[in-house]
Amino acid sequence: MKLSTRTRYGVRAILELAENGGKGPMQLKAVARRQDISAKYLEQLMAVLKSAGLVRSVRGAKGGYVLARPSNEIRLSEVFHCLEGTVTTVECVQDAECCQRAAGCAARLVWAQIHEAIEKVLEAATLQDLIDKARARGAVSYHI
Amino acid sequence: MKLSTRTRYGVRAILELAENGGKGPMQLKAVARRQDISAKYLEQLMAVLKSAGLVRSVRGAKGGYVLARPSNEIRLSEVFHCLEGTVTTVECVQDAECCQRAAGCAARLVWAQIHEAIEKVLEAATLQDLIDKARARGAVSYHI
DNA sequence: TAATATACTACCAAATTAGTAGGAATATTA
DNA sequence: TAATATTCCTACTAATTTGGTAGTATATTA
Repeated sequence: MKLSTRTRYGVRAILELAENGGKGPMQLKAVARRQDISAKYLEQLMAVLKSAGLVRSVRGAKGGYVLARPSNEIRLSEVFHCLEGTVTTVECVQDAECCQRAAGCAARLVWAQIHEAIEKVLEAATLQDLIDKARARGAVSYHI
Repeated sequence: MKLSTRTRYGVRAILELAENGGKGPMQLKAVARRQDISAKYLEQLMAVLKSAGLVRSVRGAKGGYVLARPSNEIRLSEVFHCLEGTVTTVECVQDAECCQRAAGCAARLVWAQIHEAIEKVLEAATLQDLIDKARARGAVSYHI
């Protein structure tokens, strides 16, 4: 049960934007360089973050990407969801209809518990929280 | 972040054995039929469960598989681990060495929290717990 | 208009996951 | 001991997902 690089890269990228906050749009290329991610691949991830309304883009010269909202108003759960898709580990957790026996299924209870536990953790942290914690530790932050 | 069918099938299969408890070895073919899993594929999963010491096999006519221990002594965490591999969502959670900045990484804290939350849920349930809950609900049980 | 960025669409390659095939080994039954 | 039932083992294949590339269109600035 591994997290895709898609999500890992995406989180790193948006945290980079969060750190850059206020300094105007940050170019994709710069994010890619600092995070050591293929620029072309990151382009796709940015598109996802954009269509999810988490970042805004500025086209043309001096363009780039900025957070669509302050970093303390973006929860990790949002970032996670739009990149990784649902947290769902098993389909029936969200959609009981997909299995006739779902209603009384014990295993499903476990998957549901796991689901909730993950959501809870993701819901609890904003981008700013992460940056603060990282700074408090004197770290280069957000690296995954 | 989806659970592999490998894990889902494996859990269903071992729960089938748990339900069958005491009635002697249950044939792979029977498990496959009842759970609607390809027998040939299940064969591989059983091999995994066997090498993990969770089930025992009996060869030859009237052979089959049985739980290696009572169903109330097998935790879902064990089943999960041997099938899905580690719960780890991101490498650095287990192996801080894999990333120079891991020590002070805020994102890593989140991944670690998720990791722990999942383990906790898996650790809390034994196979028998699941069967009991399912029976209490009057369900066909364990179906995923 | 030239230079600099993102936007969009399509494609490709590697890795992983899911599933198949066939026969060898072993135990039971008769 | 012969026939049969069953697990065991190895290899192969197919489908899906993931990660990454290429090229062109479009918008902005200077």
